[in-house]
Amino acid sequence: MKFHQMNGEDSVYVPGWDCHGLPIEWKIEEQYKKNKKNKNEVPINEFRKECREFATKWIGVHKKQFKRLGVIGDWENYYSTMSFDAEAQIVRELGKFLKEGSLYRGYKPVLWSTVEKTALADAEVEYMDHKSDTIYSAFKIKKSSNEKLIGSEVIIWTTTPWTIPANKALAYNEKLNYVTLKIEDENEFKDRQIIVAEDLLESVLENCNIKKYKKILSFSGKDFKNTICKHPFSSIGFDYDIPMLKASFVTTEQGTGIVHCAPSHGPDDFNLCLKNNIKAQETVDDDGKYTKHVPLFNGIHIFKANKIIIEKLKDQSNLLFNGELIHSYPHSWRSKAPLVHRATPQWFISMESHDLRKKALKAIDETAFYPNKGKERLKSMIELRPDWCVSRQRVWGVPIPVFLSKKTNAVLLDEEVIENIASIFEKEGADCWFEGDTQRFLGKKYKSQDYEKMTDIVEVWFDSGSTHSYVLEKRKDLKWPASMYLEGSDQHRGWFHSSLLESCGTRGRAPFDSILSHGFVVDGKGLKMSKSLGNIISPENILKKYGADILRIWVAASDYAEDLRIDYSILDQHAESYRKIRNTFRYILGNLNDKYERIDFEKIDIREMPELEQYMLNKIYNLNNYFNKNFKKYNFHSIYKELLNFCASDLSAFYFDIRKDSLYCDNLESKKRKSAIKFLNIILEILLKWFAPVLSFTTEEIYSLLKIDIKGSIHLEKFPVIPENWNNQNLTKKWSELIKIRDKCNSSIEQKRASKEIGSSLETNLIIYMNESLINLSKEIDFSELCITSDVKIEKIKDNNSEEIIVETFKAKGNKCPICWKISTKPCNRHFS
RNA sequence: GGGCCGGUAGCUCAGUUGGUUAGAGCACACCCUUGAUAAGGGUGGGGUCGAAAGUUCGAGUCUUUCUCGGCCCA
Repeated sequence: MKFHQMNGEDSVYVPGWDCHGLPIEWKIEEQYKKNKKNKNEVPINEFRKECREFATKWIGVHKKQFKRLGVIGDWENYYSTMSFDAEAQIVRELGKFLKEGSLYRGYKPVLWSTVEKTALADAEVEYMDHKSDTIYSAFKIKKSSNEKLIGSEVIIWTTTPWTIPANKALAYNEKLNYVTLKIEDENEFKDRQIIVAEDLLESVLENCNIKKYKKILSFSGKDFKNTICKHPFSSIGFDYDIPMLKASFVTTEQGTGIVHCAPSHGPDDFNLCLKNNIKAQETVDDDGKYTKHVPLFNGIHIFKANKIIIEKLKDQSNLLFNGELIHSYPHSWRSKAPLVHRATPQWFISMESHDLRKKALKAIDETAFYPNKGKERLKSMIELRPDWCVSRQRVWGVPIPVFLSKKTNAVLLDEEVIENIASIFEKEGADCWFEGDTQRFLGKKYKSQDYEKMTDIVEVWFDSGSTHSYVLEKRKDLKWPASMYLEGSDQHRGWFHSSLLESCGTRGRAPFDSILSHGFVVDGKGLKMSKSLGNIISPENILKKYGADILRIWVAASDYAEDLRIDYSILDQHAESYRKIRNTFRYILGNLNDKYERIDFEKIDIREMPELEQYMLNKIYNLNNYFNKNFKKYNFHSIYKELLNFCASDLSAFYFDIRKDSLYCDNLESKKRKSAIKFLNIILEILLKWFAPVLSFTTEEIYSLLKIDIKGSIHLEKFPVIPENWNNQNLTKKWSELIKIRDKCNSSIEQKRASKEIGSSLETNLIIYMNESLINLSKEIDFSELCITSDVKIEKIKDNNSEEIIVETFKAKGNKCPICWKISTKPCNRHFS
């Protein structure tokens, strides 16, 4: 923001908060549990009120923290997804999808938490190890176009025995080969013929402890065509056909090569069955108990059902083997409870019906990404994602503003109703949806007794995906689309993603021109921060120990395209760099002695200045180009590094060191000294502006010290415009040679110093032997000034010498001038002549 | 398990289309200075580029495998 603002743009940052959603809801529920309060007995709007208060409290805390970090934004007029106008606008946005017909009511297995009694968003799922019961179960073939198969038993393997009562089909892969075995071990399966995939035979034999068997038949998966099995519980209430269906998702990674399908409990299963006209039913209710659609098990909780199912399979002689397996399994991020797939009525936004996927992919192509790799990341997600499930069975959120006809179960499609709901929300907030008269939402056209009001809320990603509609479009100081959306790289699945889909669905293009994503903060070793590792470092502590500008330097110096490492040793190093920069300013301020003068760069006659100053102005010109080039690419760490180098090498170790002599010892009216002062004025202004976006506090303090308060804040100033006539690449070439000579001199002086013959470089006289071209280059150059010695003589190097430059250092003889400290046998020509 | 990305001196980062002894600043060591002093200057020692294999006359730079780490997904 500050870079753009100083670049002459009107750069506005409106902070905002996502307020709805499960995390807050869960916090309130936790409080209830502590106070032994039952959530179900609390009126819904009382609960929502508490959520709102909780969110409001934290907005205040966050605001304070961000301000302390030096983040400039419109903190008084922030947006929040729970403001009434946002809630109203979200309803309008949903209405657009509803009207278009791409928002539809589907019946699909979704990841469901039986603890929280809700479907979970992708972002709400964590994968953790879980111990599951595993079973190998037999499905006897009763019909088949391949007669050889009839009577054999297909073996399936599953880690969710509780889904067996919901089984409706079996899936096989046409590309696999299968075998029929006759078991000869002395057990229940003796003389029975089982079928498994050939590639998995070994593992099945081993896992199921099958010792003696005879291979009867080997056949292609294609031979399963038109095969019907019996359910393993067919004699106890499950007497229906189980067709075998071909599916490409069947692999030989695990199991038997035949997969048991419960369309209500798996997305693959659901899709396969749907294609074959087998409908999913509600087999498990919100709490995780079997419904009346499941004979024998009605009312039993699925997490308690495995044992019973295994027993029943044994009773029915259809259990080949059972065991346990620890594997990665989805869990709720909040309750950590294992999740299940469960078919429920949900609201979806179709990716295909109105070409949302196509539109979104096109929009991605038209968006600039910093770093560029974000483009592919977002693209591959959009290419593969399923329809967007936007409904949640929770209470803290914006209601899905839909009525269903009680007679026909059809969705009420009327723009007037949507707008009516929205305008009511705008005045009262969305709470009113849950209480009082329903008729007021329907208006006069429809009767409330004819319609059922939906109580689902819209998932929070839709809230945040709609921010562009109630922030960008509603504020006069903003434009639509935004110049940039900036967030962490996880938001390719989150805010970038939902904003893209929402906006493409409603407006046909992305709500942003560019996306900047940054990596995550990790510890000094590159590991993520976690309580268990104890490697967490809080911004509060950093601020206390170092102040905000050090933290800002850390950000600026890190390559945000990757992970950002932080620990106290890294911060210590940046703090050291900061002191270098600060000291650079101190040198300038000290020498200017409170007489800062703003110089009009365009009016400087640079030929009036000594060549050293001309060379430094040329350095500034080059660095300014580098600055602008990298700022446009958002390469902040490159800029910071170059600025730091400039302060350390070009200013401190070079220019400042050399010009100390003139500043301390030359007459106030001397041309050289005046040029130096002029240069210090110039470089002060430029450095302040270059550093302002990063060192926000330090530069602001210096700016106010200068008492030039033209704009009131350094952050309202513009970046310096460097005149073209500062560009002098010949000087760059020439001075790089001169600096080489200076380096040689320093090496030579260092040798005398090491041997304790001299201390300060002013105690030396030098003879520099150089070839003719270097001598020509050095005309007009005073090396005693550049090398800070008392005297320098230039001699021509012998032609047969292989070296270009040879320097001899001698201890200077004579008396030290008490003013300039130069040593000479004659009186000082500046101070005593 | 899959997708994407990354691993260059103690730290933060450069290393253009593969080409001479891999760079910078900071840190570190030693020395100097005491008129930038809770400062300043000089010199110098540190990497074989996560590991291995391969392509090539030649690889930090291309390929493969492995490993470690991050985000996302299953």
